[in-house]
Amino acid sequence: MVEEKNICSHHPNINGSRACVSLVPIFNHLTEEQMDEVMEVVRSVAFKKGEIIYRAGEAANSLYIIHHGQVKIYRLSESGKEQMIRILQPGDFTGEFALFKQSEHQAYAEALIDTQICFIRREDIQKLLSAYPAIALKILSEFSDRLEHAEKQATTIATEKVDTRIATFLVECIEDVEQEKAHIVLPMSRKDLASYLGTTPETVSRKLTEFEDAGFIKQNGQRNIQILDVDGLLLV
Amino acid sequence: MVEEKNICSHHPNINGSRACVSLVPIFNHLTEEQMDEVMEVVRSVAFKKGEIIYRAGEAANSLYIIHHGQVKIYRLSESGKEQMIRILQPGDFTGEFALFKQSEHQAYAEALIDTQICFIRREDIQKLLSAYPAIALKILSEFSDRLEHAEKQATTIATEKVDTRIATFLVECIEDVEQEKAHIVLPMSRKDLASYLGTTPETVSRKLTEFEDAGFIKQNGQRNIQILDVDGLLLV
DNA sequence: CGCGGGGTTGAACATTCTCAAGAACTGTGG
DNA sequence: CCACAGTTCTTGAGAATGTTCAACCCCGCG
Repeated sequence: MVEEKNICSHHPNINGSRACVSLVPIFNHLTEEQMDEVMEVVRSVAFKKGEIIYRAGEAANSLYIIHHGQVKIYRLSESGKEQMIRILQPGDFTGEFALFKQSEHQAYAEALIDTQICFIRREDIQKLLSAYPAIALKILSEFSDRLEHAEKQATTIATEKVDTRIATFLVECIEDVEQEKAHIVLPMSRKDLASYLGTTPETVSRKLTEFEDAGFIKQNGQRNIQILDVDGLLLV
Repeated sequence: MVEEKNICSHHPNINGSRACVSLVPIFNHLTEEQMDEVMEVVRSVAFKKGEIIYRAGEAANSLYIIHHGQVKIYRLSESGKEQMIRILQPGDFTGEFALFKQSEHQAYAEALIDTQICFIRREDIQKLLSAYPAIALKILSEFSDRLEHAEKQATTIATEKVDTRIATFLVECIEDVEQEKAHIVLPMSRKDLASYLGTTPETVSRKLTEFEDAGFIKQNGQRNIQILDVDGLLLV
């Protein structure tokens, strides 16, 4: 874990703006001068694959923004079982609980691959938020999406059977890929996928085989899947 | 559903402030003049028990704040099963998705009892948010709590068995009640409780009976429960 | 060529759901 | 204040669904 100062400002301009790619989603509406102010308080840290970025129970006092790499956020239930919450891609952020109250992390963040993260301490982000309401609006919007996602996830796990959950997940993976011969790459291992969907790796495995036998999908290797029949999947 | 203008401003002052009780959580830090501005854009509507306040799929264009009464927010899964998301008490708000983007409601809101609701249209709330960053911070803080709750809920349903979910729920109901002879009143019917916890009314019933047989609780009528052994419950 | 980590498969088992019937509660009207 | 009607809740038994645990497989890698 190597700390550098202001890594983002080392980057070449992008589209004539000083904003580095990873900060765009939150700050891309700011003027240059405002951006300078942001850059003043941004620090950067590198994590190797497998390193833990923060743990549940630790004091939360920064906003983290993924610069490049991939980070998995997961929770541990009372009984010690792990549940994947989401995977952060470059530009995504986490640590939001730190923003408003002295508090502890509720989840774990782990680098899935070598990852570089920009972070901003609470005091600094709070100043920015007060000074530039537009940033708060951006974060509110992001929160709103995430809340929507979390509630939907809870509903899905609570009310749908495993077949449906897995099928729906596959279909959601297609997204912007062309409808025909949709080829998806699972973003995580069976274990993580299972915990994300509230089931076990064995069950995921079995259901995928069932889908393949039914002609809905074709598995190639561990993470590659061809979706042959979207409608079939959705009717499961 | 009867609409009145500015019901809140009709109310007598409370603690020397003009804020009506229901608006306090979001606006209680505002000055009188700012409060006046808020009052300008607040409308109020009454709903009778059982009436639907909004449905999933309808355009979302207001922030709703419960003035008095009780509102249940629930979702319908693809397969048509209902899941309780939460129950709103006076001072709670909903409709947050409306705040940042033209969008549709993702859930249903239904008055559990006769209920009065204040609402603020998107255009108005957006002006307020830009003008007074502190309001955005309040809402962000609320969002952050709700997100935390939703993710925790998803994890609980995904990883814990029904016994544990119910036991934990009971214990959470105690909260500010004194430890000794904790007497809780369930906030909802078996059916809603079941859907909240991702199970069925029958199972809830059975598990409660089991807890009673084990001496952890004592049921009185349908909604009253005495918690006799918190530790016992938590070990389930 | 053997090692190791994920992934898959199988069989027994546990949990929870479903459906159906009966009991208890709540609120209403007499 | 009681009785009735309509809900809601409870209980039972069988069936479905998933989990567990153990063995095995596949494949990349030293």
